[in-house]
Amino acid sequence: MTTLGYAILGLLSREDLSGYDLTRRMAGRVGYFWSARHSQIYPELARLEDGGYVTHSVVEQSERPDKKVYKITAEGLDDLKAWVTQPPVPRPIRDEFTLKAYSVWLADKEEAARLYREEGLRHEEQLAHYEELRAWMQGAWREDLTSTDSPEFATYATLRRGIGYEKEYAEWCRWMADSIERREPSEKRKKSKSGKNGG
Amino acid sequence: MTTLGYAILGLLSREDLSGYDLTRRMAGRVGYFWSARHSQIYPELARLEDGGYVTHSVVEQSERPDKKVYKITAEGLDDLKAWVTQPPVPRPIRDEFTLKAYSVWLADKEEAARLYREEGLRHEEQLAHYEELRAWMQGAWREDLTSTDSPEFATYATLRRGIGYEKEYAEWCRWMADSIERREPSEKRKKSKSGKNGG
DNA sequence: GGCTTATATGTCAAGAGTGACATAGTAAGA
DNA sequence: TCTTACTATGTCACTCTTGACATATAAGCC
Repeated sequence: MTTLGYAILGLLSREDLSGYDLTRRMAGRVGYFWSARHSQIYPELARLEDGGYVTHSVVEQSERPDKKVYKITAEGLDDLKAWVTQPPVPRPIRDEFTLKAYSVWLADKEEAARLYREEGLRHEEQLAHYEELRAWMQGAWREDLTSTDSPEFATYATLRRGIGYEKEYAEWCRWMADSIERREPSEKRKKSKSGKNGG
Repeated sequence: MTTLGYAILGLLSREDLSGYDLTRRMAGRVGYFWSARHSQIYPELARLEDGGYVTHSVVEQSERPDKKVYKITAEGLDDLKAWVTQPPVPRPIRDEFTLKAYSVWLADKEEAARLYREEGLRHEEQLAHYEELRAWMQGAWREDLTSTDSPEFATYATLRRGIGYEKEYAEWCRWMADSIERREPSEKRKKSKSGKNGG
């Protein structure tokens, strides 16, 4: 079973979906940390059905083309449950943007500063979007978020990770741009003061 | 030109290296955010040489097998410089561990808590290692780090990103484990108090 | 009727990356 | 002498992922 397979099962464990619906959810990042295109999803659904992890039924629609709606099986759910607590084989992180920083000493300063400012803005925008989502979730899912065995909690948990990720990335971009422009790194929501880590 | 090609050029812009040396550096994460195996590196070196980005000379060794030492060309360096400030096409983040969190509501609580505790420890260990490196760099490269056009600054910059990344990841794991064990998330190096972001 | 857009499902070629296989020189130790 | 380990360079089959190609229904609009 592939990781993509589990991403799909993760969605189907919450609701029955067609390949098209799955594609839209996977475009918007499943749990914000996986994605796939329809060209990968349709063949994977066939493999999942072949393996007995899902079944499908054709739903005839009058105002749209007919569709295949997929449902997770008991075996699929068991497999998914087992996978969730299995420690993943560590895969290397690949981040082209950070890799560029490794050669930033060769770059034109003005261009480099602009690059980091812009990338920082992109992450701040993503962060702002996530924060909005979080505010909405905390309002709409108040009770659900008190227990960790609700799908709402799980969605919220991955969103938290997204928020932390974007925040950290945006801060680093700001620090890079400030450094390149030879300013003191901007003081924004930072504690510092101690000095143990050698400012 | 592939991203791997630029990763290799980034290393060769600092020093001449053999495929074997490159492999060892790529195993330890180039700039901490890219990696490759020798089976990918050797063919890529051939392509780079074919494209005129690098040249090689055979160095005969008496106490070891002979080796090919690669050197970046002027064209290679120009290409690398241009690439550094080019905004990368955004590629989706894929993180299997975070994806698992999306289905954590299905999991056995005890197993899940252990998973997040252990993964958190792994990131804390990596963080501790990075912090040691940072301390060493700040001692050994004092002057070099004052200007952003030194390779030392660039190395330090990617390390900073690694530190931020691991810190954030470890914190999220801790929050997950605490939530699953139904404790109040542990208070550790956190500011809070404001409340604007809706604690 | 023709155009665009959204829904809906598929295939295929090509590239990136991995793990396994393959070969060989040299040093050190049993 | 044999084995092990490190250095050193390569190939190959396979998987994952993408972008392009392909087809079809249906609604809305001009």
